[in-house]
Amino acid sequence: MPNPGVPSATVGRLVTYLRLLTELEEEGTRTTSSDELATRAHVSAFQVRKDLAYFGRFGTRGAGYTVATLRRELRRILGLTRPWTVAIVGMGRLGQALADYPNFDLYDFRLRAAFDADPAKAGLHAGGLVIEPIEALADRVAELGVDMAFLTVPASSAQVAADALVAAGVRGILNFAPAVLDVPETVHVEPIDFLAGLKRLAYQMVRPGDDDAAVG
Amino acid sequence: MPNPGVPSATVGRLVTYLRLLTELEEEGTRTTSSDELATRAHVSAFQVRKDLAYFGRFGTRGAGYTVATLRRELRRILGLTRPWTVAIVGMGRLGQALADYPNFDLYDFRLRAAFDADPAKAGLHAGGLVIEPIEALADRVAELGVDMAFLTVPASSAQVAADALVAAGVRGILNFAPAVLDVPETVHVEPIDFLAGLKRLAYQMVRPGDDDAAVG
DNA sequence: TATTGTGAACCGGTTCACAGCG
DNA sequence: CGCTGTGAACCGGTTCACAATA
Repeated sequence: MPNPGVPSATVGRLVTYLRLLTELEEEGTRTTSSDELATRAHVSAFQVRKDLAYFGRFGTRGAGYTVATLRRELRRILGLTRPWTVAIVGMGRLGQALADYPNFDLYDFRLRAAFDADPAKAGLHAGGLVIEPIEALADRVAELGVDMAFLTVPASSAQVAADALVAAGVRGILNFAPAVLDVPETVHVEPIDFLAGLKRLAYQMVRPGDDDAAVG
Repeated sequence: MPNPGVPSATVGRLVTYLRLLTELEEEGTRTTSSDELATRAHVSAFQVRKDLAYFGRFGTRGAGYTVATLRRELRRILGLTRPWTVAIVGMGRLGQALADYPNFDLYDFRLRAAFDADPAKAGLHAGGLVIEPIEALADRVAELGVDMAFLTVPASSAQVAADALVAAGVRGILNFAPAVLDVPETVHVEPIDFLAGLKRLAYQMVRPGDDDAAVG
């Protein structure tokens, strides 16, 4: 019966732990420990245990964690045991690359629609989808029960597109556009901004003195 | 003469402020304020001023900031006034999409080489580049003076590719692979993991109670 | 004995109130 | 008078030491 106030950094790390557990399972490993997960995730074992403690007790003292069990629990915690219906808005190069991406089913993300504002693109195929005109968005989102959208339009139209998605009832946006979106509190946005990442990287390379102390 | 211990969240926000200033400049706005930047970035005005204070004094009391000046200062702080030579490793769909991306020059990121482990891809064109075999990486990185790399290989080969880049002298990696890289402290990594973002989004949608209190 | 689970201490980032100045 | 710049208070996340227990 969880539990408010989970740090968002914790959520990010849980996603990492889940991936590591999947890898361990593929390697045939049956059990693991906070120490092993910590090493692979580049965090401390304290941190791993504290992160898990927000949600319950999943290990056995003296023995560690069962890989399959912990993996199942993390999937449940992260909301990855139910299907999510997804649409793409903006079928430029990035939108098309995402439509072609093969591994969404891995956690039951179901790509069901793709929209573009350019009428010339309507009717073209991308991945297994037919691109639809942006005018169809409201009706189709409602009809398909779209839960979340990949927003891959230019920054200049990101807010307009986000408004349309919100009005249509979408509750989550993975925002690839370099723009801060204004949405109601009931709608969740996760930014994926590689240009911003590139600039953060440039900063780190120009200021080696921040963040970490040098060693030996 | 700055200054250690700048929070990494501050660096991320500086990148946002820079983008907003660029937009303001394009709109023809001459001056702005911590208030205006804060509103557009969805943070508090305190936060804007504190972030800037890590690096100096850029405004005029009573009047605010000159857009052009503050923009120039942020570019300098973020290391965006010098050219960066960039290579792509992994010419799958994502690598090709990045090679085609037109706007790197905007801040003088110069895409100069593209590598792929698949010999069948060597010699193919992508963007303005000819794809080279991965065996050429060490020599070409040294020859071109590559500063940073976009790592767009599958997760299973990410660490091997990172090792090769580090050995070749690359000092920064924009890591698109879903993997935690193990690199020396002198090498900087910035992760861009959209699958992780997707899972964080799923979590938020399943737990509306965390992070923010509901209103109205 | 080994490793988890957790309350408390610590630290760092954010918030704030107000001093400083144009 | 208005808005910036900043030292201090506050708060929340991380670190830690240790109690719990298989």
